[in-house]
Amino acid sequence: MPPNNRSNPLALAVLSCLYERPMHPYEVAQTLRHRAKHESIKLNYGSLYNVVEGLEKRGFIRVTETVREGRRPERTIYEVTETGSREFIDWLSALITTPVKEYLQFEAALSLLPALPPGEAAALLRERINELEHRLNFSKLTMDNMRKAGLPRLFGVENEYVEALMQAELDYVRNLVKEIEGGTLEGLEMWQHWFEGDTDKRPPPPTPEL
Amino acid sequence: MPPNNRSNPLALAVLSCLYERPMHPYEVAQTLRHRAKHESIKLNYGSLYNVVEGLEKRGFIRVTETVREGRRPERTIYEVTETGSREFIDWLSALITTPVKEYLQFEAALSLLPALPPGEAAALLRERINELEHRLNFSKLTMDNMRKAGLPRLFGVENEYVEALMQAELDYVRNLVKEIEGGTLEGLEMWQHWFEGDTDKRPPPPTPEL
DNA sequence: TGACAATTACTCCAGTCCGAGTATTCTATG
DNA sequence: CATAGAATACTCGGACTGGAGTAATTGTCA
Repeated sequence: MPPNNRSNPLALAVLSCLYERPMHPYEVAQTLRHRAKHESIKLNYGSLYNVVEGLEKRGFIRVTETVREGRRPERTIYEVTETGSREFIDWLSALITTPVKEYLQFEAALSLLPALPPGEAAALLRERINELEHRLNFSKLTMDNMRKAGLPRLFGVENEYVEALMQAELDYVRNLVKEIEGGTLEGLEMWQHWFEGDTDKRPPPPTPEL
Repeated sequence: MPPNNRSNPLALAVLSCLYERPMHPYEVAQTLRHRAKHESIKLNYGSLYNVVEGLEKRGFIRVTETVREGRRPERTIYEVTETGSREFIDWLSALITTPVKEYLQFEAALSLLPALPPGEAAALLRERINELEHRLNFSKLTMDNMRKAGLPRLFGVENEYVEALMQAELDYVRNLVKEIEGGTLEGLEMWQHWFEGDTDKRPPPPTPEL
């Protein structure tokens, strides 16, 4: 099994660069950095060279030439193949049409929330609200600057998307805090009782299902 | 460096189970499954046993006993330690207060969207809208059933959260399609021109920045 | 001009993750 | 009652990730 079966989006990003013109891996990295793609796609050197190797093994890219300038380390230049181009378009299309389940850390945390006493939980959630507000503001300022620098919105859609998600999270958390503190969250009483007698600070065993 | 420095949320889930009572790893897995936590926290056996080993090495859990029933494979039962309990609460609290940057596949895809011709992109996004609508509906039905089965909302907050994100994504994508098809997306003309002359289907080099 | 930092272009490898595989026991069905 | 399938309880190896390390070159500022 050649490595890299559409698991790491970095491979997609590499294809996207080579789809424009042949490059050596380090130049791919620079390009992605300059275009701020590394904020949407995790990029580090170990993975990069690994992914490139994988793409080569699967026939999606091939070596054009290896050159040496002065006594700099050798640079291996790659180009995309015919099948590589098709893979790029197919993969990108698939990512757009079909949502994939992502395991978010906050989702995990929420699923374990009842392990904390309700008051504590509300306090922590308030902190998150603060953080989210700051980050959203910062993100919006950054976007404004990009626009002012002449970059059309088209090239910022991924940021707009992330902002939309942040806003939704903010709304949800704000409401959750209100429901905990206002006592309107279904199951709250049970939750509170669990931490009343300090018999043993064990969290409630949420009833199984299915 | 002992493995597992708060990178894998599965370790948090393991702690949460042992925080209730001692168990063997397989029972941890069963418990998480029955409580549907595996929908919020990626769970597979390789990782599970790895993570347990890591937690033991770091002193967060310890072996209570190993028993053998009949000729079944041996079961190693673990319990959480004092420092383990503290780690659990600290880690969970940190996840709640501080958002972490997640690299979403769709975010990656959006950042490469200009590689596709605008009409194509809009069509693919429409497909996603359809998928999202179906999944949202399904999720809502599932939640309804859980509620009807007597599970209070408190134990479904992680699903409510995910639904909120899906709804936000749906709204964003709907609007994006409208802007592409209505011609109001800034940068659209450049995008269209790029694919007009079928000179060479190369995507536009998005202007670098910073 | 000399020295210190940043950049270029990788390599290396210790973790980590993942999923197929294994071997036994319970369970349901004709 | 026999047998297929699910459940129990893991093991193992290969793939993948991430980040420190390397070694030369170019910029930079006193």
